Amino acid sequence: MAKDGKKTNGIVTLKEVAAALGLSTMTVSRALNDRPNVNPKTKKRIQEVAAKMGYTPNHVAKSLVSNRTYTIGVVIPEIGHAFFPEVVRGIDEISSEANYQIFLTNSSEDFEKEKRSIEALRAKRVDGILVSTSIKSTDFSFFENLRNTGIKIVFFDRCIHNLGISCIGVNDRVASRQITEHLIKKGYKKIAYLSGPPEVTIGRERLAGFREALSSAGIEINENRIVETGLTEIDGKEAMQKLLALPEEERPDAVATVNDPSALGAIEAIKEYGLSIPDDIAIVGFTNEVRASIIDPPLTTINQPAYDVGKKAADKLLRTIENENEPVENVELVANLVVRKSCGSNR
Amino acid sequence: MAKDGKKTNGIVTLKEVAAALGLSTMTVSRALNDRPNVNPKTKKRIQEVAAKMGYTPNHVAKSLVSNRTYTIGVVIPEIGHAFFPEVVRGIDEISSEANYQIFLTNSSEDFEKEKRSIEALRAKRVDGILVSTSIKSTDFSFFENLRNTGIKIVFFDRCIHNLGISCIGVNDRVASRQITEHLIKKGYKKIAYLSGPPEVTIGRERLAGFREALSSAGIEINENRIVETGLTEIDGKEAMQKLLALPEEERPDAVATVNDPSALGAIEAIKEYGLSIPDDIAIVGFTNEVRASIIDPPLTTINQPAYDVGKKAADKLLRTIENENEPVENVELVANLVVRKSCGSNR
DNA sequence: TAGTTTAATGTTATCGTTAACATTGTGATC
DNA sequence: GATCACAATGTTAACGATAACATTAAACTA
Repeated sequence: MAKDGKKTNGIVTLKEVAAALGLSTMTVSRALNDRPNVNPKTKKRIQEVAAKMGYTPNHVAKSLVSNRTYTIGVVIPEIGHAFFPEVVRGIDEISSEANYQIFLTNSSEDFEKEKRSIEALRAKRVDGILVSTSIKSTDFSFFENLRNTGIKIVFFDRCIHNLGISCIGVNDRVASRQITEHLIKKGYKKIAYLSGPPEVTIGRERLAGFREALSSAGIEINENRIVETGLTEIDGKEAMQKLLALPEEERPDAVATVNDPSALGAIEAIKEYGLSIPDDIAIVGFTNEVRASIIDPPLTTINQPAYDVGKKAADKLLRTIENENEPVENVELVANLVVRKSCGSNR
Repeated sequence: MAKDGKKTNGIVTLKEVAAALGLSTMTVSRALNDRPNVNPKTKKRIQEVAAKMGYTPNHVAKSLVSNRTYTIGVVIPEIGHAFFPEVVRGIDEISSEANYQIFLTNSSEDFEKEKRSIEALRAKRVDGILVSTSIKSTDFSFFENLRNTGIKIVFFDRCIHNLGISCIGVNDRVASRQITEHLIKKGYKKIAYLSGPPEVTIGRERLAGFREALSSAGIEINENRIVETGLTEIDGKEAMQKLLALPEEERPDAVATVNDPSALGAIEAIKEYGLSIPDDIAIVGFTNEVRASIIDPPLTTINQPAYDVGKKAADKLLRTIENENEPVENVELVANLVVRKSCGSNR
């Protein structure tokens, strides 16, 4: 218990510091926040006593007054996907520099959980939210309503367009086209595609890039060789097994994929089937996650600048928060081709 | 602007809902929080109007009253290390179920940043903090003082003991001994060790386990073969290069390492040097991160249940928060040996 | 010296919500 | 019908801090 009669739950308040000094809370507040009009000697005395008493400012109370929490919410579809921790590292880099804290929530690709998280973040009055949508986030009106509440939002990697919300992504379509063209240049003709879910931008854009590459090379698109699947290794493996089950003449000589995990799953399927990569089937990914350079054979892929996406997204959100008329923007960072062995040498 | 003269910053308050209904804020508060003594009809009316007006409870104000934020801080040394995202996934799993939000902060192995983050978390009045210390966290008194402030803390993975703070880790020493004994059983005699920094528990414990295994097998420990290094791939690679530079007869025939990243770095060094694994030099890791099963040759390692560590740590912290006399505990989850090819077959 | 400025400090109201106590009204009990 | 019990609602103060205005005292000006 406290030595005097006052309430104490262990946490020292401004009022207690003021009482100990025989000053008003206002003077103490001014001194500890480096405001003008405090006698330097008084200020020093206040700082010393506050430190001695172990005073920590109560940001909850500050937030109530200022209507600002210096907190941003980050909604991620799956922290287990190697891409996202790097994004988070970028976000943390920028936001911690600006003295913001980040609330991290993992939706596990579950739209309901995503919505609940966002509600909770709103209740906690975050100054803004960074969102990468789950593959189940099909109800655009939710985000439209959210935007209408006035809360600051920035999408990253997986965006919903035309909602008046900024998006920080990569040039998915162009990069996907580029890596497919790389396969075409190598001489592959029967190119298959493991497509991601059409519900997310990255699924649609990358598939579109793939189609563009084939079309403009005058290669007829065999729809049987386009398999729609998820974003995980297991999804990729299963999809590849379907392709391997095609009749001999339909079977692809090369496979492009929506991301590295599905490529890794596909590689497993091909190996298990007893075919060799790239000699029997070439394969390319999209992400350049940690395993890409290590797998046998090393995976040709698109390097997605995850860390930069995080930094840019956080930067954009902070600007949007602090600047009344920050424009809505659609930023595409450059994802570039990384050629390794899985796509084979020239035929 | 609002239709009436009242202030409006876009966010609807209890008071505004009450005014719209001609009721007191207290009744509205009771209705929206499912408290007793509200006429069911009134309650329904209130809920409808609140929903129509887009009311969201202000948790900041609630926190000020209740002295609880339903928020926990998570301090991680490096989110880029594949182990930690899995831990975070476990933490999120438990805390989101209990309706807590998590503040994620990444110290980047920088003790100063770690301290600043913790101060910020305290200011934001988190209900508790989960900490995995940075390798530079040598000033124990900081955590001692922190504990004395009464804030609830739980360490995970990298702990500081004897401070009266719970720790959720794995049986580092025993597991390290076990994997070393596995090498001994295979017939290796000149076993080297890439040791982590002695500043962190995992560094000390795993080294101790290594020494125990050699001692109790009657193998003399050659201190030249124990290289103290960091926890990253680059560290592991550099350390391995030192070992490879030893005179022929001192050079190890097997290497145990503090973690998978350093083992992966070491593998790179060995390959670059032109030796083969495991024939010339066997190697084992510790973590079982995503790359361990994929590297060539697949890495024999210790499987650390990262997800479970996260779940257990979050669970322990929530108990500590919600239960006045929750005991201080030192939990060691079981990390088990995963045998793959990098340690060779029996000699 | 009186009047004016300004630095230093204090007082009051407020942020949005809830706890604690106060009031009103309605139906049950005798 | 008076009394009581209790359900339904209201009022006031508080959480910890700050903005805005108020006061005091010292310092300067004419």
